[in-house]
Amino acid sequence: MTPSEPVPRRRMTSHPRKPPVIADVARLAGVSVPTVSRYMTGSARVSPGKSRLIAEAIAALNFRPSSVARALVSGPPKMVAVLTGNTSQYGYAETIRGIEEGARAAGYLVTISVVESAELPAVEQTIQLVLEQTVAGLIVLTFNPAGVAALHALPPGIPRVAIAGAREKGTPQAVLAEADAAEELTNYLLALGHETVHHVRVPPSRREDGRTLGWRRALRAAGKPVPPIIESDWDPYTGESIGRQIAGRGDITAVFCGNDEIAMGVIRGLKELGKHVPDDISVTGFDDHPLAGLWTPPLTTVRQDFAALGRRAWQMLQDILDDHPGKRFASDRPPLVIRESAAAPRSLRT
Amino acid sequence: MTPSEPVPRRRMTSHPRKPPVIADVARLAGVSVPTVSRYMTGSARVSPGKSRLIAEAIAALNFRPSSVARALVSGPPKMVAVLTGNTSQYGYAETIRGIEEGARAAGYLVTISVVESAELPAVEQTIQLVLEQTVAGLIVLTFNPAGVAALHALPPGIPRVAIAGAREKGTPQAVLAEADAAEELTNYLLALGHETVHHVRVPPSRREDGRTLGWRRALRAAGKPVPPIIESDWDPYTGESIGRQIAGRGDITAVFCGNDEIAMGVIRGLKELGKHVPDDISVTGFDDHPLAGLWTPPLTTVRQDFAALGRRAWQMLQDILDDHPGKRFASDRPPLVIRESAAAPRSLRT
DNA sequence: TTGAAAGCGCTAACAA
DNA sequence: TTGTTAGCGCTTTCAA
Repeated sequence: MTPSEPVPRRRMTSHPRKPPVIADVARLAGVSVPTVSRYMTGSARVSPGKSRLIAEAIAALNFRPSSVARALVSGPPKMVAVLTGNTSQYGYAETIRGIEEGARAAGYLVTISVVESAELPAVEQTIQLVLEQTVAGLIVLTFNPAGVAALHALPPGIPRVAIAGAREKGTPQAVLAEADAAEELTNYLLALGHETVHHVRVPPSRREDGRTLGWRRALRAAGKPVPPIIESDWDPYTGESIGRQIAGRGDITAVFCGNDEIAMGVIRGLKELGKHVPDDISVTGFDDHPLAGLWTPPLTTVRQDFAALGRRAWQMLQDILDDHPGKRFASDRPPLVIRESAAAPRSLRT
Repeated sequence: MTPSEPVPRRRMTSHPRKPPVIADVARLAGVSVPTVSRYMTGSARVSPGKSRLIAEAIAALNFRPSSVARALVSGPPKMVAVLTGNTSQYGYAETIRGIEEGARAAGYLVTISVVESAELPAVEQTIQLVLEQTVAGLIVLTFNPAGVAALHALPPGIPRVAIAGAREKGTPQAVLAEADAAEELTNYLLALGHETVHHVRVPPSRREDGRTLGWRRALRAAGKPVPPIIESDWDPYTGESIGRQIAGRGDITAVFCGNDEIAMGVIRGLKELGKHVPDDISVTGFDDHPLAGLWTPPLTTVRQDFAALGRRAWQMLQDILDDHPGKRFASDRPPLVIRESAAAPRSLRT
């Protein structure tokens, strides 16, 4: 605040509402401060008479003990922070839900901080904000570049767990084995008879995501050509326009999309230009979005259990906080979910 | 961790490795505690020589000041809590994103706590957990009964804002004018020529939600019959089975669903039994889900800007925290979004 | 069972 | 510019 600014004045009349402190209660109840403390915490017996007086005083003043002061005496607050990119996307929201669930069960509170971009000033500002509060530990979602940047910008010494697609050495992490799942999905498409599989990829968290990796691996292993990657962002409408482009290309018979929402967009775009899925072209997603099974046609995809991933990460962090050794790496294998958006190519059908 | 990495020391020391405190830094740097404090906060100049020594000591000890102790001296921590039901649903996630965005811009951190059910023990436990931390204020999402219960169970004296469908007296709140929007949507359907409009409702936060209210109001005003409500939960698959039921009923020509995801399910169920939307039956949603425009057919719905709602609520809370008076009630009118899932009834078409 | 006294880790007020 | 002295609001010895 600069000196020239008019000082917002707290009206003397209506706002002398300084919250009551324990001493006020003690005074009103006619006992000592420690006695009130003992009453509040139940750490020692307090005589019934004084208990009643204290209870009345507390009620009269509407007293609530300051958790800050309390924390100063009795250890750090039970709070963990989650550093994340965008939160409203399905995978993020589910992961955070899992973390929160686990943490709450253990009596920890979760604080969420969004890292808007991978630019260093933004990242550092957010981290600073978080570390100003006392958090017992951090869980960083490195699904996107901003998250990765945040993980790297974190000062040493604070317990942390990364939730990631890609392996991040030096940091305990919980991951979903995307690459293996993507490989399996690609192989499934190949087994259906497709000559190759095209890949629409969503923005990777680093140079290459597991999904893309697994796709390429499967193609290479099968000796199939690896077509150029079609780039997309996170917006389903981008998928739609990609679908319209693809509709004009007779050479594409199978498309593996980086996530379900993009796959839905692609199918929609294809449909708009008269292409039928899966008769004309097979399209698969990734994630098993809640609407994937209700799409037309229902999406063949890979089920990523983000909530379980979040719980898993919490578990790892808790182990670290409790000074249990524990594993430093946990990986779950997402299963293939076969529905109706993929089939044999037209050339092989009767 | 790979074997080549340096083994973390202190293996021998018993595990409660106590974090360094400011006194440790002062001792190591050979200065007094307040000097270190001044260096850290920049509240007064510190000579270059000592600055260097202090910086070195801080680095050597990997010291980070305790925000708890700091808070005790200099006011409550910049943290607000969000109490919410399920978080992974679209509306919730978006709302929280809006809150977080506003709060972060103001230098506040947001902590999320999920209230699992409206049962008192669960509600109180969560509230207790939150209040044990020191939060400057609370934002409660009362979209569902659990949220409403949480709001009511909150002890007095803590700054709070409710985000709600329904009006909640005594608490400042930010709402979306659902009832008006639902009324407009119903009128739109009626204007298309439908004899009446059926309503599939999602679980209301209290006795009746704005959506249901507006629907009924429109029907009454138009002198149309008010058909019995069809109850649904939040699961899109429930919508699907409702759609299949509806397919068998010739009397239904227009359906107003409580949200987009249910509408998508209903359309899917209808389609499975050979009914065409909107030729055979009109179906509308509510929310304008990110996939609403890509559904087949694209959904006619109402756009609820949840992120803006969240930002608005934050704004109100901030005003309260800053002791600005400000409005105690903010309502936004969600606009109708006309796409293709509603049309004139078959009887009126050529 | 109770109260007096001593901190928890930090910052603010006051001298030097 | 620096150190000394007081607290912030609470819990925890330690006597009584």
